[in-house]
Amino acid sequence: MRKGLHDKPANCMVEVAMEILGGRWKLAIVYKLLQRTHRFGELHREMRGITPRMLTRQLRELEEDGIIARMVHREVPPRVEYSLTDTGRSLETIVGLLDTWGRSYLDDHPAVQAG
Amino acid sequence: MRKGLHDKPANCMVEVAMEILGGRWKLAIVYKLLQRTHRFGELHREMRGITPRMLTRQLRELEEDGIIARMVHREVPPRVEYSLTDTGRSLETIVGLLDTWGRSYLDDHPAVQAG
DNA sequence: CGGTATCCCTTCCGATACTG
DNA sequence: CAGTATCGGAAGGGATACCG
Repeated sequence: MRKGLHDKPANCMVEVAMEILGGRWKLAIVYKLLQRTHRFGELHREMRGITPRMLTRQLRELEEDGIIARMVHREVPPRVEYSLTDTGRSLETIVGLLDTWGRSYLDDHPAVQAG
Repeated sequence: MRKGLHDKPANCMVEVAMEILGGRWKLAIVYKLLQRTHRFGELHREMRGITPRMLTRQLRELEEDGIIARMVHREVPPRVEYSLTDTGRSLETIVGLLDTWGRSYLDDHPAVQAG
């Protein structure tokens, strides 16, 4: 478990959830892994914009927090697969609703500038 | 609308949602305002740990993003009330699920250290 | 009452290069 | 293939004091 998850006084459990799931990439990774198990390189390719360094860090934190599992296959070339734990899969409804909310938000609040 | 909401290529709408709702305080504020309209001082007192400066910044961003409404009553002493917009209220289910998820996460992953 | 101003530290996050 | 190392800017966030 990461340090710092329990040492801040939380006003509500929403803060606890956001402490674990906040940041730009965490829930996007969960979104990907809800579809299927992914290798490191697959995630890197499919999530455009993330650097290997950030992907590694986010995956490690999600692993420490018990959201994903990391499976290392000792082969040549190496193969590492990431999947969701039960705790991670329990986010399916929330991730789905957030995806829907974000889509309708963009529909209702289109970007002003065209360039 | 805040700058930067639409200029990052998003892999999924979950990223859009987190761009608006991410951070330590945003959804906690929405959680409070789901209960009822709050004045600035009420939010400040009830959300222990937040500084006036941060509370102001988070409220302004939520207002820019169309999540909350700011109502200034021209009285002495001044009174400012914050409430949710329709868009903000549309987060009710998600916030409720996140609250439940956070609670059960803490139940399943208790802090190791007692102090 | 409802904020600002100033200062400063930490964390997030990206670019680039390198490795077993 | 699956990462690490190093660097550095941007943003998040807190302490304290002050203002209309």
